[in-house]
Amino acid sequence: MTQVVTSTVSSGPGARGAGESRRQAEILDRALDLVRENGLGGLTTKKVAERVGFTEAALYRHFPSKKALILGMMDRLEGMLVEPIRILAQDVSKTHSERLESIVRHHTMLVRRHNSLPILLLAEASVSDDVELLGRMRSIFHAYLSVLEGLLREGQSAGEISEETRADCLALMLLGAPAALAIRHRLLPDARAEDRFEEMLIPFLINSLKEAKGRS
Amino acid sequence: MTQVVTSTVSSGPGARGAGESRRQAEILDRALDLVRENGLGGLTTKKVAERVGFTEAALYRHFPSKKALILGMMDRLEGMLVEPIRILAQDVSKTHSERLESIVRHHTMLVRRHNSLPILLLAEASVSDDVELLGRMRSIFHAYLSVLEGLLREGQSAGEISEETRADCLALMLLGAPAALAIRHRLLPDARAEDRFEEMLIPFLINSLKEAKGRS
DNA sequence: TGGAAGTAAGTTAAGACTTACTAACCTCCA
DNA sequence: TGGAGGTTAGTAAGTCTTAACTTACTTCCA
Repeated sequence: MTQVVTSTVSSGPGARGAGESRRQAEILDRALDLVRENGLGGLTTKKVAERVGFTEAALYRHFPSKKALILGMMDRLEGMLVEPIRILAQDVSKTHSERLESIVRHHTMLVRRHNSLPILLLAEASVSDDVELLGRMRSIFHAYLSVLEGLLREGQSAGEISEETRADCLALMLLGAPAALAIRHRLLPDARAEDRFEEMLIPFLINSLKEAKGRS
Repeated sequence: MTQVVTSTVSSGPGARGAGESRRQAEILDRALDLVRENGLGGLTTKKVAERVGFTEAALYRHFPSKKALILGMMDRLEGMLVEPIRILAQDVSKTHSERLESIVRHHTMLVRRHNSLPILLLAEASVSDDVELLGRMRSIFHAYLSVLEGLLREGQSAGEISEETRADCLALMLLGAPAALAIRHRLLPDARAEDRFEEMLIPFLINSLKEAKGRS
């Protein structure tokens, strides 16, 4: 009852996330494809089964409920969004701004490669009435912002980033850029504009963090 | 068939948008309340009817379909988001950056007052498979970005805003801030953090537009 | 007195999940 | 070593609920 992704203890090599069997991993891959195409609201157990190539009932051999499937996707989101940026944040061979830049670039890459998947999951799950789902999203979102905020604060202490504006506000700004790109990517897809975003806007944002310092 | 919000030609004083009857306006108000609470995906004709205080069938006296109701809400979104900022953008008594600031403030105020309604409609409609709905969202989104971009370009010509970064990229950044605030407002509501956002981050953003000029 | 606005009670479709059954594959021991 | 018994992963055909929308009938008031 309390288990979410039932599994035969970690399992073999092909498994993606911890606690995912090979087959579960494959099903999650197909389900994530569908979310990229139609959003979380458009996800049905029937479509997932069709995409995997078996019947709806077979899906329930691998996941006890649709909710468990969605929670499995949240784990994936955490794995692709939060875990990598934690690692990027700890790379002491780079300055704080360089690390922030690589985090924003990572997020941007995810948005483009996965067709705005992060914001789709975030926005659609944010209106869910399921407390567990909502809590999971909240914790992923909070974890992401915390990494940014921590790095910004360190950069401020090191005198590398302006202390004029609070780190939590700056973190929100750094999240906003890829978020806006994601909405744009969904509604007005334009690879050229997205290239420009990466080439010009990310450096601009990172630069503005220091820039303000020279003022007053 | 092509009509969307059927109406008795413009109608009396209580009507909100053009082409909305008094009763239609009231129904849209209640429907928007529901979207604020549960998102577009959670909106059902039954809930709308209940909230208004009549039966589901009565709803169909005023809107030919649920889609027409949603398009009516899109009109409202345009009315509260795009129209006001067009006016703000034309206020020649202010500098371009002052106008940009008031636009971002207006958007932020909307997000807080309407519980992130704009991004909910945007994100959820962006995965709709209905071409008309999608087109409507696209056009609202595009209109919003165009106003920002035009203003930024004017500011650049006037030498008031740095020409180093393209206006379309900067416009996306200015959209990203309220978007990020909206997600945060949904997932981690915190009025104090939102106050700080308005007090500190908006000035920071606007300032960064000029700031970069002093470089090189 | 006729039309605008409402109701009760449907219909139809879709979506989450279940049930009963089966074929393939282990395992283990007489 | 071959077959009994168990497990895994699958199927076909349901159930049950909800959601959008309809139909036939009523009520009220200008």
